[in-house]
Amino acid sequence: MIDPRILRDEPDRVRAAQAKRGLSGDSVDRALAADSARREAIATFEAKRAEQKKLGKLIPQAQGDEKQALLAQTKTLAAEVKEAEAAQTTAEQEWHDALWSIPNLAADEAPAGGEDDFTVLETVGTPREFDFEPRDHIELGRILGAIDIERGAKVSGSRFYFLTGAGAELEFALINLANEHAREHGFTQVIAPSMVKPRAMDGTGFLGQAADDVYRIEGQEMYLVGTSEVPMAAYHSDEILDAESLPLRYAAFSPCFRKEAGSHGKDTKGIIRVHWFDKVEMFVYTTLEDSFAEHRRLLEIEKSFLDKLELVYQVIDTAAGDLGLSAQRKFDLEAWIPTQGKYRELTSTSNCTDFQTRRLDTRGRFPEGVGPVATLNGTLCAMTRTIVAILETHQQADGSVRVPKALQPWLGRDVLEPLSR
RNA sequence: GGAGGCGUCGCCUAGUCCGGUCUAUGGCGCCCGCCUGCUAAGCGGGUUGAGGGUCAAACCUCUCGCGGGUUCAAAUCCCGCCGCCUCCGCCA
Repeated sequence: MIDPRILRDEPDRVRAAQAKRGLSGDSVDRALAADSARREAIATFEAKRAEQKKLGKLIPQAQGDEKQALLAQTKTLAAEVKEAEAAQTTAEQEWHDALWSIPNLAADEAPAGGEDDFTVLETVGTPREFDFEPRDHIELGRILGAIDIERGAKVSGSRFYFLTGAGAELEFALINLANEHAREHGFTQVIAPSMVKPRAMDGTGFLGQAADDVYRIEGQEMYLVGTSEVPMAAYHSDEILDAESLPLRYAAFSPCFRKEAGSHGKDTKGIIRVHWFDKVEMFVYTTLEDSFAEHRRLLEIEKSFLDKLELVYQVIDTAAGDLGLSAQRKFDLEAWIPTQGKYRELTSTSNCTDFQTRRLDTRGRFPEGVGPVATLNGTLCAMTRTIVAILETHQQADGSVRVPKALQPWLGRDVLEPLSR
């Protein structure tokens, strides 16, 4: 949720931010109207309530007729209080709904427009020239005995897979490398639950327009998370964090589940887009002022991780319309996928400023008082896509795959050999 | 899953049986001031958070795990839920 004071004091700024995302200002108008209605309702209720309390104090000492008169008087007042309270509850709910539907204010620096209006900030490395016909990750996964898509489909359906042999080893090695990388940068390792209550899901902004992509547990008020951003944002909900404890940097491992409802026909073949994958996610709590520098820091950590994997990638500055509900700015790292001849998203880092913490009631205790804190998230390593990039990028003519140096200690070898047929 | 116990403003705690003067007690910690060679002790004051209000204050409302209910009135009575603890059952 955006800062209500900004909405009240600078509605035009909010409208402009909406426009930048390609949204109308209707929700802004609705929220403003709801705010004044809410305040009116509060004033009415509080006045009635104060009156009732004052009368109520007189009752214990009163005697006889006087007492009866007071009781009668306060009884009608009680009905009015109840009515005013109901009106207030309704008004606050409307205000809440309107406010929560407004996305975070996009950063001034974020490009305007939609999905295709991103800016490429930087390209690292040059796509490799192959002197043989490169195999795609499906083929490589098969000949290495690393990825079993057929049986994934048999057992669980489309967009599922088994990682076997070298594939499973590769994931474990990546987890270890990612955790080591996180440790080097001062992150606390976390293993987070991947099932959460509605509060966590809604608080992180995943029950709004993105709700179609979320798995709900039948018969229970629980959801499967699409990222450990969700449990980690809710981790400190209802807490006031000591300023000295900031920044809090976590690297959380969890499985991630996505319905991929809106992407029929896209990436149907391999493991680029799947219903489940494992991920190590960075999640940071810090001050609003420090969040911008922290965002750059997360980006650098992501870049150096892909450097360790010896991948070719570009850094993009996501356009406002593609930020999602919570982010103020988002950088994606897209790795070059040889057989697709294009860059595909591997990691992503967002600055959510105080948008999530306001929803989840996480604040900081500062010398000047209690105030908002910011959250940021960034992918360290999403297993499946990283495996795709590694296999395709480092493949050799005979179908073997060279293991990047940084991964070798964790994998115990420098090349993945095809299974003998 | 079953039985029982517990949940009070940072921590501990009084209050709950028997509703009103609870505007929530006391201690610890912390902050400010006084006293003081310094420190400690002592003395005085302050110390949940949110919302409304105000130039700022004063002030008002809500907040005793959460949500309902009863009542003129709820920390206190009733119902539901959540969490923690103990015991039992079951399992990894």
